Parts: sequence; C-alpha cells; structure tokens
Amino acid sequence: MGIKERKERHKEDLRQRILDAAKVLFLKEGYEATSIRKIASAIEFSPTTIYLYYKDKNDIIYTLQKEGFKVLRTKFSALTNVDDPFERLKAMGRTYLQFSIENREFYELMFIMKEPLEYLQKVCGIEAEQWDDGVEAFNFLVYTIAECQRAGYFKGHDTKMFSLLVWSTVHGLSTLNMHGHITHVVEKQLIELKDGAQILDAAFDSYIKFLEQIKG
Amino acid sequence: MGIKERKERHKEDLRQRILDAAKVLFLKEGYEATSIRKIASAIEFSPTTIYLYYKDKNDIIYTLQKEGFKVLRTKFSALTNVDDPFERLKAMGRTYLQFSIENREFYELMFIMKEPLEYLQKVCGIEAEQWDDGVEAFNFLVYTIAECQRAGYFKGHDTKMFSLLVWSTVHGLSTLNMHGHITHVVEKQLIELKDGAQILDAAFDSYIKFLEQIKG
DNA sequence: TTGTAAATATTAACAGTGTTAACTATGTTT
DNA sequence: AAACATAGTTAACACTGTTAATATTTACAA
Repeated sequence: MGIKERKERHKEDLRQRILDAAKVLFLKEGYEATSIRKIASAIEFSPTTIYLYYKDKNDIIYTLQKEGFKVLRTKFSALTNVDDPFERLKAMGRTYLQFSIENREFYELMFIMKEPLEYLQKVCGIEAEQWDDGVEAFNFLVYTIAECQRAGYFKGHDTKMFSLLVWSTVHGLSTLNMHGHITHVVEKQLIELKDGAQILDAAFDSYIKFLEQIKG
Repeated sequence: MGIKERKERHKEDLRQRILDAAKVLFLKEGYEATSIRKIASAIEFSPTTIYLYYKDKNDIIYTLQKEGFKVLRTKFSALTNVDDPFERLKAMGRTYLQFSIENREFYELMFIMKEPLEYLQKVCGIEAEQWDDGVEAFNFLVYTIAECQRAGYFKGHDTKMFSLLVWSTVHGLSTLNMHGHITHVVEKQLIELKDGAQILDAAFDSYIKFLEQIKG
C-alpha cells in the first residue's frame, strides 16, 4: 500500500530523504535504534534500497557526523566578531558545552563513537573532509589562545599544547556531564550545589576564573 | 561433545567462570562482540544457562564495571604513601592516564558506555556499590587537592569544584586520546610532535607545569 | 512504437543478536 | 518409590546488518 502510494510522488533526492529519516531516528533514539529497516520504513522503501545510496550503515552515520561538525563550526564562526580574545575564549567554551547538551547525539557521533571513525579509516584513509570542519574549529581555538597570550594570558605556555589542554577540559566536562557522572557526584553530596544544569555552568565559571588567573 | 565432557568436571563457581569468559571476550573484542552465545560457547554451556546466573547481558557488563572501579581504586590507594600532595596529584594523574591506556575497555565501561549505567538505574536505583569505589577515588582526589591548597597551591578555589575540573581535564585527555583525536591532531600537523604515545605525556607535563604555576 | 539495455527497487535469505517459554534430565527429600 | 526442586537444554521470537538473485521501471536506439 504505502509502497504504491509513494510511487507517484517525487523520487529524487532520495539520498537526502534517507539521510533525513536517519537523522530524525538517530537524534531521537540514538545509534543502535537507528536500524536500516526503520529508516526504510520511514521513507516507505525496501531496506535494501538504502544500500543503493549508501555503502552501509556507517556510511550514513558518517555523513551525519559531517553535518555535526558543520553545525559546530558554524556556531563557532559566529563568534569571530567577539574582539576581546579572552571573552571569545569564554564564549567558545560556553558554545561547546551548550552544543554538547543540545546536540547530545551529534556530539557522541563526533567525538566519542568509534563507528564513524572506523568507517573513515577504512574508506577514506586519513584525508577526510568532515574533519576539515573539526580542524578548523581547533585552529580557531589555537588562534584565540595565541591572541590571549598576546594580551598577557597563559604566558610561557606552548600555544598549541595549551589549546589541547583547554579542549581536554571542556571536552572532559561535556562527557562527564553527558554520561551522568557530574550529576552523580552532586547526588552523592560530594559537591554541594543546585541542580545538574547549573553545576556545569558553575564548573565552567570556576574554570574561567582559574584561567583568568594565569596572567604573566 | 563438549557438553558431555565437562559434565564430570566441577560445575561450581559457574557464575565466576561466566564472568571470566565474558571478561576475556570483552577485553579482547569489546562490548558488541561479547555475545551471550560466545560466552556460552567459551565455557561450553548452552546460551540460556547464563540467564540462570545473570539477569541479562548488562548484568554481566555491570559486574565487570565493578571490577574496573576496584582496579582503579587499588592503583590509587598505592599512592597514599606519597607524602607530598602535589607529587601525589601528579602520580594520580599519570596513573589515571595509564589506566585508560592499559585498560581501555574497562575505562569505556566505567566512564563512557551507557549500558551499565542504564542497568544500574533500572535495577539498583541510585544506591549502588560499585560506585563506592569511584566515589572513594574522587574523594581521594578532593583530599589531595585540599592538601595541595594547604601547601599553597590553587589558593582561593573551591576545593571540590577544582577537583572536578582536574578530573575533567585528565578524563578529557584520556578520552580524546582513546578515540584517536589527539593522534589525529598530531597527524594533521596541528601540533608538531613525536608519536602518539609521547604526546599524551607531553600534554600531561604541560598540564602539570600549568597547575604548578597556580600558587598563591 | 517497439526492443533492449541500464538503472532502480524488491523479495528471500544468511548469519548473527538478546531473550523467553517450554521441556528434560538430575539429584534430594519425603 | 513418589514428589519435588534444581540445572541445563532445545526451540522459538523478534530483531539486527548485509548480500544475491530477481523483478520492475526507465531511457534510449532502431
């Protein structure tokens, strides 16, 4: 029935429609629950049709990953008009944390899950495009840190290494939060504080206060 | 055949043997590849037998997680005899990073994977024992930071919040490394350095140098 | 318009997965 | 010996990703 009705509808952009269906499923239910059969049923096609447009499931997931990196890069490039480098650094951190909260599944895809990474290595080697957005984001961080150093912050530290450490801290906060460890630590009264949403902000504020202190 | 031969062998400690088989599989192949059927075949029992000893797959994985936390706690408690608090903090960081490298699958189980956490919330509520080891580890960190502060480090920072930030940084380094992002950043020549094993050490050294600077 | 080749989509199937229900031995207790 | 609980089994369900073979539709030349 469904198969018959959609036949008179447009059948172009099928590749995109597959991706859209996959995205909806993925963002709502996560990687595991996003099965080829569910995607197929969402677009009213047979499961095997999907293999005419994507090599395999990881190919789809990898394409979504690219999208995630693009979104993050876009959010970052909106911060280029923040002149003060330290303020920009703060804004970048908040943007990153916010992204990890609002786009949790994307974040896992981009930085945690091994599936898209494995696909990437097998198919593309090391030269892959989606990472360009990631690389650009990292370079933006390095550039900002360098500017901060010119303004008197973080003196005597290797710029790129320091950037990596800043990324680590924010990434660590994101993932500890995403996986419930921060909430847990609060619930066990190891840290006395308000609710889970606020503690992340408080932790980041502490971090900024901490960074601010590293003047020459 | 196998089923008949093992019958005259001891059939006690089966729960433990299941766990051992699961552990071998899990540490070698990871969570996905550790199927109930493979575990069963390793101990020469029918797959359904396992359900007589464990509620489900996540029950097994959760039991392994407990073991992981115990191992880490043991490694940490070996550092209690380091008197200088800052030296102890450094040792803890190195121990943590080393643990994430040498016990990668354990680490993912303990801090990243959602499966054992979900099991835990459904079955045990919030009061769970394995976390006690984790909580103890965190408290050990808080204690060490507090001692550092008494020695003049990290003045004016909330002890527990600062501990969380230190954990975040080291956890961030671990996970970025585990998931290939640090190697990637190096390969893209974003950071000029030796091989992937050494850059993690270099990054940690930078972090220590950074922390050392935060004197009163 | 018809015939043929290419593109596109489908069904059937394989080899797996976690998990449950029903059944069969085995050993213990009355 | 009869009843019962325990331990282990087989069979099955409802899934999964993926491939091969088959059918259908489209495009294009005669």
